[in-house]
Amino acid sequence: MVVISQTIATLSILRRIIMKIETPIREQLSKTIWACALTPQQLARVEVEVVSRTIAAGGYVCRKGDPVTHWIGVHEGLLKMSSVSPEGKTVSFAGMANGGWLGEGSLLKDEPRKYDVVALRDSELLYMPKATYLWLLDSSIAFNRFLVTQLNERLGLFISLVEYDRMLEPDARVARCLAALFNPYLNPGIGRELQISQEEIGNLSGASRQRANQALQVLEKAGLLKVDYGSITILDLDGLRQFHS
DNA sequence: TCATTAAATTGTT
DNA sequence: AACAATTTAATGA
Repeated sequence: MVVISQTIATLSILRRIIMKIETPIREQLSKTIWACALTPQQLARVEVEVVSRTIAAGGYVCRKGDPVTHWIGVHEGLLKMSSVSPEGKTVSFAGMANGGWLGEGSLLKDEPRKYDVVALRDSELLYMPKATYLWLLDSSIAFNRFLVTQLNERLGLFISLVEYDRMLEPDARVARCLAALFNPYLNPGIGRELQISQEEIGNLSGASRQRANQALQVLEKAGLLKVDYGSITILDLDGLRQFHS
């Protein structure tokens, strides 16, 4: 009896492993909002054409000026979108995390990449070919609706950047970066809590680790988030968006 | 399960 | 950038 139940248990584990190997794309896609809105036929084509790829920490996902051939999704990991100003300073706009997709603007306009994307940690990404993307655009209303919302969310992000011109204020800049990172539309897979070191936060928001540490303490005192060892928990997303000193 | 050690992260200057 | 303090993860008894 015992032997039989153990065998069954082993088999079920094996089956789970095999399933995971056979249908990783499907599982990964299930994390995204738009994939759930597609018809089975559409999803089937997407599953076939999307490929996954891992990028090691510190590696470039793409560089400014690269030709745009794919729409890129984050299955697991953390990315930073940044650009280099004419004076040679690196300016980061936003972080991308689980469930987020990037590059839709450049795909639509048929232009080279407008920014660098760097992996802050080992990340598993999904690449959707441009042809698939354009096909979805032509054939799925739901997909278009998702894109409109995503573009609108991003626009709001940039508007607020311009509106308050906070690029110079480290505390507010960290707050803004985190608010963008925890935007549930842009990064649906992210929860209220994220395992991220203060070094990564500094890297993400263009501040030194020391400065990020100070900023986090300020934000915690303001009741906007909670700082723990190796992770942070967002308490007030709106407050973070509107934070200023 | 517990103690020891190494590694990672944080707080401070 | 450097340092000490703290937390976690890994290892082996």
